[in-house]
Amino acid sequence: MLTRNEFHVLLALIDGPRHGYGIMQDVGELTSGDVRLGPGTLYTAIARLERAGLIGECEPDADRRRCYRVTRKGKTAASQEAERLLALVRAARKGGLLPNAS
Amino acid sequence: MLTRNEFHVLLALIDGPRHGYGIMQDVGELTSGDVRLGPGTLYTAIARLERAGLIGECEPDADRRRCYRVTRKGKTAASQEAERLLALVRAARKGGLLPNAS
DNA sequence: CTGGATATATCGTTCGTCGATATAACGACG
DNA sequence: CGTCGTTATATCGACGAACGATATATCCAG
Repeated sequence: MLTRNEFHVLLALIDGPRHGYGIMQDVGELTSGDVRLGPGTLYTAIARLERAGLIGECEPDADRRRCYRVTRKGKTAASQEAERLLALVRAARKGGLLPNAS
Repeated sequence: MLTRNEFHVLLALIDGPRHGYGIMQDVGELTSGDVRLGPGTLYTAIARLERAGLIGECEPDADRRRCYRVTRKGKTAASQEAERLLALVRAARKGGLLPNAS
């Protein structure tokens, strides 16, 4: 079971490798500013995901920036989490929490 | 922003009032056992939701059971949360994390 | 009469969150 | 030339959420 922020990080990395700061911005954009990861939240989440083998570090791009990528294991975990969210969305729709066309 | 468990509790109460133990079971069933709320998690979540005015207590049903219901404010909050989840699901679909037909 | 299910409640620990803070490089603006 | 804002990474401490363990009490079935 991924936490909210762990899932956000994985989701941001799905389109391709990114560095920490880019993840922060991606998450902010995707959620229309609802979720804003500060450095503390971001880097602790990254550390956890790396420890669990869900993300890995790519070759440093000649800068001091660290680059992260999703592993196969990470993609699988993200898929499972996405399906859990989908089940919740369906339940919410049944309960009348969402407009008809969605 | 609701926590995962707060949303689960609201979702369980959408179909109608329930008591604590019933919420536990509903959440377990809905998530196919992925999310199992223990007493600790459940009652702290309930206390928070009540403090925030998202749920209320109904008339005690002649038993010692406490019965909870969703307030209008709670339904609004749950709707907003559901839309956030929907946005995540859409992003996950774009990223190829979900099968085509979903 | 004992064991399992129902039902509510609290305690303490662990863990995640998050803001503040620090460092450092870079470009722009005056 | 200096300073301000942005990019970029990292750590610390405090707060809050999650969770298991535990406690209590009722009720029904075996």
